[in-house]
Amino acid sequence: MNAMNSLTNEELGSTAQRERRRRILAATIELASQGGFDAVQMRAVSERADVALGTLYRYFPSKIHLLVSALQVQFELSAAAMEGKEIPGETAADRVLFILNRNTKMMQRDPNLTEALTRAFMFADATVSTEIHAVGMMLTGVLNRAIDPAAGAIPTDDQVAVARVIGDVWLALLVGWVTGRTSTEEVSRNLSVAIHLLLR
Amino acid sequence: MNAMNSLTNEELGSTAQRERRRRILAATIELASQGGFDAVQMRAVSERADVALGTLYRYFPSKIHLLVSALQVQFELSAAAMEGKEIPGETAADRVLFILNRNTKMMQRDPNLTEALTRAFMFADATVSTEIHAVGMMLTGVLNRAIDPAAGAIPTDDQVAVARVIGDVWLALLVGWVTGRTSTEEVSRNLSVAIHLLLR
DNA sequence: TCCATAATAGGAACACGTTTCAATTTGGGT
DNA sequence: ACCCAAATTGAAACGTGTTCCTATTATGGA
Repeated sequence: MNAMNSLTNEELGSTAQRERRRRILAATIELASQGGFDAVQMRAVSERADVALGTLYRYFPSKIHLLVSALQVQFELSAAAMEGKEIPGETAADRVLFILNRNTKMMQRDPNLTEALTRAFMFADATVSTEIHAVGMMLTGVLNRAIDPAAGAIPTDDQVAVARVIGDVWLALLVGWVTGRTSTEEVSRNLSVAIHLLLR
Repeated sequence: MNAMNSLTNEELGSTAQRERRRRILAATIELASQGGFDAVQMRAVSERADVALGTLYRYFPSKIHLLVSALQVQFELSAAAMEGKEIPGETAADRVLFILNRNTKMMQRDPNLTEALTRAFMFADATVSTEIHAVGMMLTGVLNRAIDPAAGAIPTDDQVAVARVIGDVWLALLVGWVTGRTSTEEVSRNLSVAIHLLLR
C-alpha cells in the first residue's frame, strides 16, 4: 500500500529510518543547490545519502516526489523562521510584498536550488497531490497572515481570493525566472504592480 | 548555426521541407491528443511523420522545442479564428472572460493535448525563448484587444500590467488543472474572480 | 536466544530523450 | 546531364529515471 506517496517522517518507525530520510533530503538539497534540477540524479542522491537506489525509491516514489518533499522542508524552515514575528509594513500590500520579496531574495541566494524545486513543483502531477497540498497551504497561510495580521483573524472570502491570485502570479513569475525568461528585477517589479492592483 | 532554435516555416527552402515540418507538427499534435506529454515520444513522432529521428532533431532541437512549436501552431489557429470578429461583452471584464473561457473550453475538449502543451511550456528554458516569446505576444495581444477593442488602440501601461497579471493567473490555473489539482469549475471560477478583482 | 518478516543492499535491465555517424539521396549551379 | 554540398536516412550508442530481483541484514515477538 501507499506505493504512491512519499514516506513522511511520522510514518517511519525507527530512528535509523528517520535518519535515512533526513540524509536523503539533505543530499537532495545539496545536489540541487550545486547543479539544479539536472544535478539531482537519483543514483547520485542515493550514493550521497549512503542508501541503495531501491531504498531511495521506497522512500520517495519518484524524483518529483523527492524534490517536492524537499520543497516542503524548505517551506517549513522558512515558515518557522517567521513564526511569532510580526510582519513589517503598514498596509496589507506592504506586508505581502515584504513576504514575497523575502522569498524572492532567498531564491536569488540559491538559484540552482530554486530552479530544481520550482521545476519539480510545476511538473508534479496528481500523484504528488499530498505533498503539493501541504506546500500550497503554507503559502496561502502566510499570505493571509500578511493581509490580516490580527491574531486568529478569519480571512474574508475576498481576502482568500486575493491571496490565491497573488500566489498564482508569484508562481507564474517564478516559472519565468527559473526558466531564464524573466530577470529578478522584472519579478520584483511585476509582483509589486500585481499586488497594488489587487490590494487597493 | 542556429542549432538552438526550431526551424520556422519561412526558414525552410523547399516545399518538401515545409511538408516535412507540417507532418512532424501534425504527428506531434495527434500523439499529444491521444496520450498527452508522455505519448509524444521522439521515435514515435519521427515514425508517424515518416522522417528519420535525426531529421526530427534537425527541425526541432528537443522535445520541448517541438511541443512549444506545436503550441504556437494551436495559438495561431485560435487567433486566426478570432480575427476580424468582434469580441462579445459589454465590459472589459466580460470580454476578457469570454476569451479565456473560450480557451478553457478548448482545453477541456482535448485534455491530453492541453496537458502536453502546457507541460512543455512550463518546462521550457531560455533556449526556447524565441518560441515562448511568440506565444506570449499572441496571448497578451488578444487580451489587450479584449480590454480595449477600439481598432488600433494603444494600451495604457496600466492595461498592459493588468493583461500580464491575468495571463499569469491563467498560466497558474492551467498548471493546476493539467496536474490534476484543480477542476475545470475551479479554473473558471478563480479566473472570473481574478478578472473582476483586476478590472474594476 | 531464535525465528519470521520486513527492510535494505547491490546491481542488472529497461525506456526514452538525445547524440553521433557512415551511407545514401536530393537539389541547385554549371 | 553532371557534380558538389547539404539534407536525409538508418541504426547504434549513451545518460538518466525507473523497475526488478536476489542475497543480506535489521527488527520485533515467541
